This record gives sequence, C-alpha cells and structure tokens, in this order.
Amino acid sequence: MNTRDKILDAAAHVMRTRGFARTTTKEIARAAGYSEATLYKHFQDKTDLFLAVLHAKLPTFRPFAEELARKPGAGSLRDNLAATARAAIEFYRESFPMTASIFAEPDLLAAHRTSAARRGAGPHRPVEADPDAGAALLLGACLQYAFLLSFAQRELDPQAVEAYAGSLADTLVTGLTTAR
Amino acid sequence: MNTRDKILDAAAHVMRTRGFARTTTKEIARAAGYSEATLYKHFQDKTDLFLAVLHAKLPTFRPFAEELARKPGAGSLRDNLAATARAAIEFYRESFPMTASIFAEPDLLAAHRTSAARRGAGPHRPVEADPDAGAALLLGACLQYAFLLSFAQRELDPQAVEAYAGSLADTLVTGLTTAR
DNA sequence: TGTACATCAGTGAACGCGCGTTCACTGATGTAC
DNA sequence: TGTACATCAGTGAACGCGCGTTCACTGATGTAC
Repeated sequence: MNTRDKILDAAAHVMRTRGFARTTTKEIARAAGYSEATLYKHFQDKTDLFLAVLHAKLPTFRPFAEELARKPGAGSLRDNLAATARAAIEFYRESFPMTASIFAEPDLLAAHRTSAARRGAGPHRPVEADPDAGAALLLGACLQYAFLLSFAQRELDPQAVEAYAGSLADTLVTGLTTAR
Repeated sequence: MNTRDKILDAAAHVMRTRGFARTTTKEIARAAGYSEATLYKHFQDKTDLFLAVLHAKLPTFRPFAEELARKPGAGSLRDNLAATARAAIEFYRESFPMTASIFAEPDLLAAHRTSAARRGAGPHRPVEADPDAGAALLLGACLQYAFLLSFAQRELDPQAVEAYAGSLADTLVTGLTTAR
C-alpha cells in the first residue's frame, strides 16, 4: 500500500472514530505514521483530502447488490425482499454516519455532490436502482433503522435485523389491507 | 423576545444557513446584534448554546401530528396514509440537515441524545408513535425522500410530494402481491 | 568500481490566523432615605 | 425632589491555543560516465 492510500485509510479511520469535526491534519498524520507536511505532498489541502476519502472510502451499494445477485432468486418474493432489507440495513449503517456528517459543511457537501454526480454515485443510487414506491418503502425503512441505530450509537444485532427485515417484507408483500 | 431567545434564534439561523461547522460565536453574536461576550452571560460555553438550540429550535413531530388529528379521519385508510406521508416529509425536510450535522461531533451527539432522552424527544419519536412495520415503511420512505432532497439541496415541490405520498400510500395499502 | 550529481519521499520547526473565552469596564435603571 | 449607592445587561479589547499550511532542509536511492 502506497503512502497516499495509507493516508486515506488513516483519515477514514480518524473520521469514523473521532468524528468529522475532530479530524485534524495532525491526527491524520499521526494515525498514518507520517508528518503533517507529507499530507500536503499528496493532497492540495484538507478539503481535497476529505473529498478523496469520501470518494475512496464511503461504501457503495454495489457489493451488497452483488451479494444479493449471487444467491439467486430461488426464494419467494417475500424472502428476496427480506434479504434486500438486511443488505440495505448493513449498507446504511456503515455509510450513514459519515454521509450525515457532510451536512455540517455545506461547501464540502456541494463539492461531494458534484463529484459523486460526475461518477454516477451518491446516496440516491440504491433508490434509483428500482425507482418505484415498493423499493422506496423498503429501503426507506432500512435507512431509518440505520439512522436510529446511529443516533443511539448502537451496533447491529443480527437477530434484531433478521426479525425487522422479515416483518418489513411481510407487511410489504401483503399490504395493510390484508395484514389487518 | 428576551436576549437569550434572540441569541437562540440567531444561532439557529446561522446553523441553517452557514452550516454547523461554519457557525462561530462571532457569527452568532453578529446575527443576534450583541457582542460575543453577551453569549457567555447566557450560556456556559459554545456546547451549552448548541444544545439549547437543538432543544429549542429543532422541529418536533407534535405539530404535524396535531395537524393530522385536526382533520379527522374521515378519509379512507389510503388517504390518511398519504396525509401522514406529506406531514412526515415536511417534518424530515425541516429537521434532517441539522440533525444530520450533529453526527460530525460525537460528543455533542451524545449530549444531545442524553438530554433528548430525558425529555422523551429525539428522532425515534415519530417511529415509536405507532411502532409497527407499516409505520416504519411509510415514515422510512419519507425520511429517505427528505434525505435525498437535502443532499441535492433542493426545495420541496408540493406537487411532487403529493404524487410521491400518494404512490407510497397506494402501494402500502394494497401490498406488492396485489399491486403487481 | 568509483565518483559526482539528480531525484524524490519525507520532515521539524515555524508561521499567521481565527477561534472560543475572559477581563475590567460602562452606562442605564432601580432603590433608600 | 435630590443624592448616594447597588444592580445588572452589555461591551471592547485582549488572551492563549490549536489549527491548516509552508519552508528550508535531509538522507536514501537512482543514474551517467
């Protein structure tokens, strides 16, 4: 792993542990094992470094989608929805805190949105993959679940996720009319 | 309006316009029309002020819920769901950027969570009001919608909200089995 | 092989700036007699 | 009513600190002849 990647790794780690606001060039340099001056050999300034981290280290939905595709749709619609929900919850739980943090710095948010749009990435990706109301309902519930976990600073509990994903899938398949 | 409230107002305004990270005591004082020293006559330190703003100025779901209750449930289940969706989207659009920003400062997040929990407030409130899968699906989709609008820094378009809320309600009532 | 030089990743120490915070103070208003 | 003092909201100016950033430099490695 080259110096640049080590710095990106260290920066992502500091951002996740100390939080965006407490992430200083000094901390990043210390975590990477280099001097602060070295950061500036590889990145124009702190914003440039932050954008690179967002680009390189924010999880994308692709691996989760591929994981889903690998287990082929042998199951019922209900089971496929539940599997999607589990994947989405994991994805959102990993990416949400960092994505949310960007809202504290509108300039960074704008720059990130532009660069994400150019690459066709961004948080709209999972939604647009199947842009109908059913997908919005399911993925929305997962985002909300991850949001609440993040707010409470709690870890994922696989059993709870399993149960939650299942009840979402059940309700979504049958609808409220039938369910009640 | 007393001095303390004027400061809270000014702080909330600066937070919303400049963003959390760019909100300095100097900016708040200027917006409030007082000196920086005055801030410290009313608040212990900057964190204390921020927490007070979160407490006083973050919208709560209550007015939205009351608005719903005022128009009594004369309509169909479908129409009631759509109305709930509209209210939720508005609520999340107003509160999301500021709530998300807190994730940049884990210490502030922890303090806010504690104080919100003591008052029985916090982002879990709308969900727990009716903690079943149907509510999670509907409110989740609305949170996601607001999240994407915030990320794109776009305003609410009443017509688009109307259409979106309607299609969510339709899908939720009938379920995917019937809908497809 | 030895020598002289070029390149290049990385650094220690300093820099100025803007931040949150504090201090000694002012001037208006209230109060006692 | 006038006078002496207390209270209190608010301030201008300064403070130290930690931040992002830059500078002149080092020492290892590569290269030409």
